[in-house]
Amino acid sequence: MNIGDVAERSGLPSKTIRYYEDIGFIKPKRSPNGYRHFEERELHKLAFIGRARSLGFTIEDCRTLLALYEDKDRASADVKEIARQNLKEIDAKIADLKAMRVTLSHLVDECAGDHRPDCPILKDLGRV
Amino acid sequence: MNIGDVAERSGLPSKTIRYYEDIGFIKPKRSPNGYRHFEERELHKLAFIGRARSLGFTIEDCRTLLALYEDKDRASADVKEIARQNLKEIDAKIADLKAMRVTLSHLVDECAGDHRPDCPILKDLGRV
DNA sequence: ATTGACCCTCCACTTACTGGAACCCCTATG
DNA sequence: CATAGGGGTTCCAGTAAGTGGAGGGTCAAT
Repeated sequence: MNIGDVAERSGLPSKTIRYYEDIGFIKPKRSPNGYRHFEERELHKLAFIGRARSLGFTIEDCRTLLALYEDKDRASADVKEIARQNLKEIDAKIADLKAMRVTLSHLVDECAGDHRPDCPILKDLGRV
Repeated sequence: MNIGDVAERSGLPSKTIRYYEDIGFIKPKRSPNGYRHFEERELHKLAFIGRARSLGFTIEDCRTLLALYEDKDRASADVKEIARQNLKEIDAKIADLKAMRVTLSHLVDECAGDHRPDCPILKDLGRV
């Protein structure tokens, strides 16, 4: 596969894929003409990184997750602990988002069209 | 209040508060000695921005949300629509995080300690 | 008078890309 | 055979949203 095919199948822009090569995530072979040549294996790695990145994991997190993904000895307590930590972070993010959701939907449902200057929802939003 | 008090009460670093002044979120008065002098009002705005930023809203989103927060005519359909759009984005993020959560917790629960080379969870992780 | 905790500005660096310029390669068509 | 298009390549610059540090002023207390 050339980079364009990988871009399409992974959902990542070609630019990003080149960047991921720069920072050492993948090491595609080169065709005689200098084009990058990708195996399925690289495609899977890229798709995985793409999923993790879109969920707010940093590149460093992705390195860890990839190690988890690739480590043949993934039974180790270390690796399990890393995954558990990531789960905790996900849960915290979900909780935060739900709280924000409540606030915003109150704002939408209860404040709209109301011109009172002392709207309790607005007070809540800016509380310290 | 000086910047340090605001930092403590809002949970934002002083650096970030100065940056938020640079980009026009707040316009604190200056004391004769050149120190920034903050009102409660600024503190509330900063706390609000901090909450929104921590949930993944961009600075531009924050400008919109602040407009919502401050607009005396917030009954307008435009403003409501913006808030609804933000709600949709929050819901999408929650859904994505939940999906990632499922994947990761499978990895933790079912793959650990198992050395089979064809682990179905790992296959799932890298699917395209 | 000096110490320590604050505050100031300005500049550089960071992360994770993204855009653009300038150029090469491959295939198809007039 | 030329040339047009749609790939691909490198490299350099810029973005968002801060963060770190240098170098220096201010204030309250000892």
